[in-house]
Amino acid sequence: MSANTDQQAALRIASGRKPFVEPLRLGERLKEIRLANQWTLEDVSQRTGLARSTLSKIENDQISPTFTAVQKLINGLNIDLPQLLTPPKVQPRTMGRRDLTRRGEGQLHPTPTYEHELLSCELAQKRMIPFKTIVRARSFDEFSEWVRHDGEEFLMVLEGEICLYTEFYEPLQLSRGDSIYFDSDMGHALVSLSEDDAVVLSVCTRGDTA
Amino acid sequence: MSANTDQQAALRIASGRKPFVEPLRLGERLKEIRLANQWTLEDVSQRTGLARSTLSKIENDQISPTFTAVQKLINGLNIDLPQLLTPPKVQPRTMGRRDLTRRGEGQLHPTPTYEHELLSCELAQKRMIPFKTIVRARSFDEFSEWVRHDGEEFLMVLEGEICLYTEFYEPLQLSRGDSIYFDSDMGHALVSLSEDDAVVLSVCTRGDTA
DNA sequence: TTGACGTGTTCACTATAGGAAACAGAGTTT
DNA sequence: AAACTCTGTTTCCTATAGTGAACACGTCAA
Repeated sequence: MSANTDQQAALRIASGRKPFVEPLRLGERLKEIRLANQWTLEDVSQRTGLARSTLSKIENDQISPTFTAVQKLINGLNIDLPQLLTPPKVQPRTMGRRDLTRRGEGQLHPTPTYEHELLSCELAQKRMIPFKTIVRARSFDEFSEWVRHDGEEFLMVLEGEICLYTEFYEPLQLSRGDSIYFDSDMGHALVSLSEDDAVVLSVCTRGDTA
Repeated sequence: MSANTDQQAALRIASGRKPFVEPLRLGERLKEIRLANQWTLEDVSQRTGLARSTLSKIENDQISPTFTAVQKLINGLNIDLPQLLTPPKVQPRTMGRRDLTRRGEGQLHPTPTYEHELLSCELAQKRMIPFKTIVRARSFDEFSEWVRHDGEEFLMVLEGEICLYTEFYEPLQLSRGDSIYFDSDMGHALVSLSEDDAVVLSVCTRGDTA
């Protein structure tokens, strides 16, 4: 028991407790919106129902507003959340971001059936989520439920051989180099057929329509 | 308080927003996302750094999470806010389309520098465009101009070794298994370094958002 | 059966967000 | 000049979000 709690504590310390908080300056953004509309703190207070002092603290990043407070802001100021979260500066096109991931250097996310390696996790705002997966499962029974998530998924077999089970189709056998594109809200599950664990590369779309 | 209240009102009406208030059961939504990924509260706790108990209360709408907490959720679960705020209401999607491409069965598009093989071209309406490319070019000089297109691109080297030239960065050498994610409106070009032509898998986002 | 897990929930306590009121400036008016 | 009015800030105090531990409930293995 103690060994386990130690392990859990170690994990928590290792994973959580990020030394830095996201630099998303929404206080700055709020102030920008307020001044752009020539509103005073009192105006905003009456519109949102939040105290003047609270608004001041939010603008100066002295407190982190509750989600209900954020909702009051959204409703009261007639803005929507993406607008509030848009970085204070206009986003120039051609940002030219990039995120390199050397072989095996991705972020690991093991599960009983899959062993995921997230591939470009430095970049926060991206439209696709690429990851490499080692398929540990050998039988469909190992899945308690369909895997499903919003959006679409592209998948290519890098090594080994797999069987792709889907909700609406017959199981499909895929060999190295074969690829498939499908709606990922359709239930799906992968199983290794080869002796060694199969490896697949997946790219999922991220939910958009802000 | 000024004489331009009319103007303000006019602006507000012009930019006119929805009169409806969003119930925004984000607890429900969080639980949905968690279960869809087959995560336990402990998993989410380790990913986000939030306590198991806190997550439980958020899911059951017993507390309204702080904005920093929401950010931890976003970062830890690799989702973005719209996705978290999407009402858990009906998902009429579940079209369950799919498009299989066996190895070497893609649609060929040869150019002097690249030899593209489009991978899932049966499906018309899709958010990503996957293709396999044989890199014939051996020198940056063979490109008359930067390659650039709207959106983002993910790329993994399947065989051989390449050099990725980009508009804003130093050339980057990539070996088999290495991958990179970048804004594709930044000029880019690939060159084979290995004796045999290198082969890469690319996935591009498609332009607009519905 | 027992005990050792692992799940989600609830409890008691600490940390912190939110609100009323006091504060400190900058203009205006007298 | 003082007195008034509006601005944004700071100071308490309370309400509540966040945490760790204990809990209740399952599953699994001996």
